Amino acid sequence: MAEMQGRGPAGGDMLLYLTDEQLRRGAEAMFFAYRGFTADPDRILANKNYGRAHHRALHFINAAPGTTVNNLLSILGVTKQSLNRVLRTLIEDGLVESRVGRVDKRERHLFLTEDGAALERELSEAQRARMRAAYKQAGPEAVLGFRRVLEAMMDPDMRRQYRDLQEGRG
Amino acid sequence: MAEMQGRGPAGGDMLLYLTDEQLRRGAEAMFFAYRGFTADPDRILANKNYGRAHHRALHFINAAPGTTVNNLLSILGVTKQSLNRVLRTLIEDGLVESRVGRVDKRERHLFLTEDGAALERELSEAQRARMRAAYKQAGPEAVLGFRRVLEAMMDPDMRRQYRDLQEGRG
DNA sequence: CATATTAAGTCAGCCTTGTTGACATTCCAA
DNA sequence: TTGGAATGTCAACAAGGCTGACTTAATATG
Repeated sequence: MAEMQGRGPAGGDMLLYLTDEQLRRGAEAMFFAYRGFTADPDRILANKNYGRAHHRALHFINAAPGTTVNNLLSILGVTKQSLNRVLRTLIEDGLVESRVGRVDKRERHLFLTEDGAALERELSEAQRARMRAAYKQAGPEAVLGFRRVLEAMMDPDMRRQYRDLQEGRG
Repeated sequence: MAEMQGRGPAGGDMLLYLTDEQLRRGAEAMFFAYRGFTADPDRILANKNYGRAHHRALHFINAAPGTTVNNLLSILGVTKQSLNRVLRTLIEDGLVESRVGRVDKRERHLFLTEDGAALERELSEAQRARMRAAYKQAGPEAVLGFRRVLEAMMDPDMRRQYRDLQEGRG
C-alpha cells in the first residue's frame, strides 16, 4: 500500500490514525461535538417557538441573500413541504421577505428583514462564541485540519454547495 | 488582547482564523459534514424499520458493554422515555439483551446479542469507510487538528463522557 | 400557438424522535 | 421501616422529516 502520508507526531506506528478504534473515536467525537455545536442556538430558540430548522433557513438566507426557494432546498437537503412549513412561519412573522423574481416571475427570492437579520445574528453569535473558544483553544493548525477533514467527509454535492457559498463571499 | 498563538500557515494576518467569516464557514462545514457523517448508516437503516436513534444505542452499548440504562441516558442526552422506546424494540427484536444487575438488581445491564453486534458492525463499518477515506485524504496532521477542535467544542459533561469511553478501551 | 415543464405553494397523512407529566414497581440504604 | 433511586410504562404532544396529489403561474419548447 505504502500510504506514506507520514507518521503520527507522537511517533506512533504508520497509519495508526486509520485503525478502526481511531475511526470509532472520531465518530464519537463528531457525535458529542455536534451536540455542543447546536446546543446554544437550540436553547435560544426554545423560548421563541422556533426550532433548529428555522435557524438553518435564517443562516443560509443570510449567507446567500436573494437565494431562490429551490436553491435553498438543495442546500438544506429537505423536501419543499418541510421547508415551506418553516419558511411560511418566518414570512408570517416578518423575519423573511419573499420577492417575486424580476427575470423569472415563478421564482421567489428570499431575504432577511431587519428582525430576521437580528435573530440570525443572535443565534449565530451564540454559535460562533463556542466555535471561537474551540478554535482559540485548538490553535490555527488544528483549525486547518478540522476544516480539511470535515470537507473530505461531505458528499460531493454538499462539498460543491459548501464551496459555492464561499464564492459568494469572495 | 495579544493572543499570540501564531499566524496562519499561509502567512496571513494574525488570528485570521478567528474572524466571524471564518467561524461561519466552520459552522457550515460542520453542518454539511454531519450530513455526510450520518448519510450511510441512515440509508442502511431506512430499509430496516430502524432510525438513527437505534444506531446510537447500538453504538454505545457496543462501546461499553454492560452499561446501565441510566448511563446510556446520560451519554445520549435524551429522556428515558425516548430511549426506552428505542431500547424496547431492540430487545424485542433480539438485538439487545438486558440483564438484571447482580449487585444492584434495579439496574439493567445492556449487551448486544450476536445479531445486534452484526447490525452494529454493518452500520459502523459504513460510517467508518467514509471517515477512513476522509482521514486518508486529509492526512494525520489534519486528523489530529480535527479531533482537537471537536473536543474543544463539546460541553464539559460530554467531554467527560467522551474521555471516559476511551478509558474503557485502554 | 399549443403544450410540456418548471417553481412554488398547499393539503392531508404518516413516521421518527424528541418532550412532559403521572404513576407503579422494585430494591437499596439510612 | 421508610425514603429515595433506578427502572419501566402510559398518555399526550410537538418538531420536523417524509410521500403523494394537486393547483397556479410562468417559462420553454415543439
